[in-house]
Amino acid sequence: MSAPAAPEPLAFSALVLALAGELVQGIHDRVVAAGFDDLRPAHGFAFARISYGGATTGELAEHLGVTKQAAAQLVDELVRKGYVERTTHPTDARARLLRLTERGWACTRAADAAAVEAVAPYRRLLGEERFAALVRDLAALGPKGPIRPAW
Amino acid sequence: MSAPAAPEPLAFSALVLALAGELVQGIHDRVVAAGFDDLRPAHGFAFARISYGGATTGELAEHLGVTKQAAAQLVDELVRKGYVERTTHPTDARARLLRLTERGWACTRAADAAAVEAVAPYRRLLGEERFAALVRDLAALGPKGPIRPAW
DNA sequence: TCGATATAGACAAGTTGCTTGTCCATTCCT
DNA sequence: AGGAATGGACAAGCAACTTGTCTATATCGA
Repeated sequence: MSAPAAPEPLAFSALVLALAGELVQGIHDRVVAAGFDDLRPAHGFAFARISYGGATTGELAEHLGVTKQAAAQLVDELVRKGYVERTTHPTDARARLLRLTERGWACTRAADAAAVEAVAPYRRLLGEERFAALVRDLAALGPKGPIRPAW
Repeated sequence: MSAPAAPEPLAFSALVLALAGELVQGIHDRVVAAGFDDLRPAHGFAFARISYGGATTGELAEHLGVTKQAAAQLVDELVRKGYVERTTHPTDARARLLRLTERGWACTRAADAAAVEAVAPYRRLLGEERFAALVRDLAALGPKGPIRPAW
């Protein structure tokens, strides 16, 4: 470390974090506006996992990076609000397979549309070409998740 | 919306969120490894604001997007742990000006170094040129904060 | 200059989303 | 078949936030 650290890395982190915050807020606001006002941003990560072929509470917990108990509480809430249902697991009598209800799917579709809208201004700002390059480079960084930001 | 929505916007959000999560984790891990193991990622946003010329509890609250009471609690904790001190405000006898202690500055320097290290792998992966372009394009999106991601 | 209103922050209590700890039913391994 | 592992429910506790209230100081208009 003879040379002083370049300022870009800090700027990069700050930019990514600020952008992530704006995206979450923008998507959430639109989902709420679409009538799903009893959800919070974190729920989206659960929907994403459950919609992906169903999941058990344990799988969901691992995906979210929380304990089984925390996931179970979250599932309770989503069941109570009508987004998720517990069905019997086809191969394991201990487990329950979580699935989205029709309302759950409707919310997922709304969230997808919200994401498209939330990103649109950035897309316009850069233009299709630079935006595509940006996505390509971000993908090249290969962020592996857990999808849930762990703070 | 005659054409189906392009898949990129969703991918873009997911990429940015996953990357943000990795960055926060990577920076936090290094800060902890540097001996500041009684802090959590969220504290960094407070340090950033206070180091920027000092701040009152109210200003900090607004910056973090939480209530004054929540900010006051956080400040209590940072004072107790020796990172922050409350001094008299030069022009307002009601307010207290928050400043970093030497330990607070040491932690800030460690966090800056941690950010440089955490970003380094991505930098290497893309190469200087593409990385610089990435930073430039992210900056062009002009994310305005609040610096604190609001979920 | 004084009185009304706004602001900085302390104090108290309640809510919530997570944690650890424990237990039972079912499954897997030998 | 029997013992260890696993999915998940139940209970209690904690930590970070919230709303509500209060005092001291500041600001502004008459």
